[in-house]
Amino acid sequence: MGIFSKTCEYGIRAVFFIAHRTADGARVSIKEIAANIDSPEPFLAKILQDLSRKGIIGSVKGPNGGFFLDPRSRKMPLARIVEAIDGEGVFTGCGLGLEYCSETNPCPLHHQFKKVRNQLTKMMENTTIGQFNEELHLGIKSLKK
Amino acid sequence: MGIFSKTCEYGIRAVFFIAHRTADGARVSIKEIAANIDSPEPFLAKILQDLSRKGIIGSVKGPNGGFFLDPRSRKMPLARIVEAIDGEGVFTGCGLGLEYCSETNPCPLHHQFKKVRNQLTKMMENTTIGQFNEELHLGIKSLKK
DNA sequence: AAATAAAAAGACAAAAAACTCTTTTATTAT
DNA sequence: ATAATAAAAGAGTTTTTTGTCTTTTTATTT
Repeated sequence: MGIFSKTCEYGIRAVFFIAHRTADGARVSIKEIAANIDSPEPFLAKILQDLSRKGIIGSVKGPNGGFFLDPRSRKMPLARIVEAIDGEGVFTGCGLGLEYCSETNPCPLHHQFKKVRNQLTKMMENTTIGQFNEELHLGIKSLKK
Repeated sequence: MGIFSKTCEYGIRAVFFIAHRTADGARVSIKEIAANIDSPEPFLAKILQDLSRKGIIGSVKGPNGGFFLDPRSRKMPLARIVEAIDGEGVFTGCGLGLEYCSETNPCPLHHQFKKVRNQLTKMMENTTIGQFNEELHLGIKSLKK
């Protein structure tokens, strides 16, 4: 497994795809999202339900319904998705899984690990959800396996 | 969950403790290791068996037996433990879990993510197993929760 | 050689993550 | 109003991770 959970990987890819696909104000169905990011459809549905409940993505039921992103969400950093799905542990937790570990009471690896963690945080805070629309639109990058 | 699996966290903590505790050539039993790193003893046994099979730590059965680290292993980078337990995916895998993603065919997040991954790799390659002996010996740092 | 101490191995058990299926609810178009 | 469409919700199942227990093997000490 990578740094993020599988659920989170699907979530990020889905949100990237929704951002790309609904830039013109359209909505996109789970079916289409799932097909375009290579994810199991019913499982993805759960993830998107959750992100919708948490206000990160929008959803409308019925014909012509589907998922979408409002302009505010497009400017949202990637970190918000990760926090919503995996929790903030990736950005704050100890590398050795120690509860006591903190700046004032660090574990042996704390200072080394902190640097990496902080860089990850900075990267995820500075990358926005809508940032890759053009590359995706031009077909340069893909979200499929 | 953090960047590494629980298994891996236990593994790193255990190896740090073995390094610290057997610096004088002694051996240390699972019981003692488990007590000092707050880990379930039988589960830790499995992890150490694996690390022993892979030649990262040494083990001797019978009275006065136990686990130990030879001088070569003390100079080994932390990355070897992580690779042995979690695989090298943490150091090489795509942030979005995409198989195709590589330097020549990057995913949208590839270049941003690569920097973080490379810093993690560098950190884990430059940190050695035996590096924290003194701090641990002085009781400044702990491996318990 | 016998007793003992400690790891190795194997077979289980529980919990969490990943994934599926079915039913319900809301919206829109006709 | 009704039919069609698409998400929401709920109730599973499977797989992986995490953790336990028992027996076997090996080395050491006496």
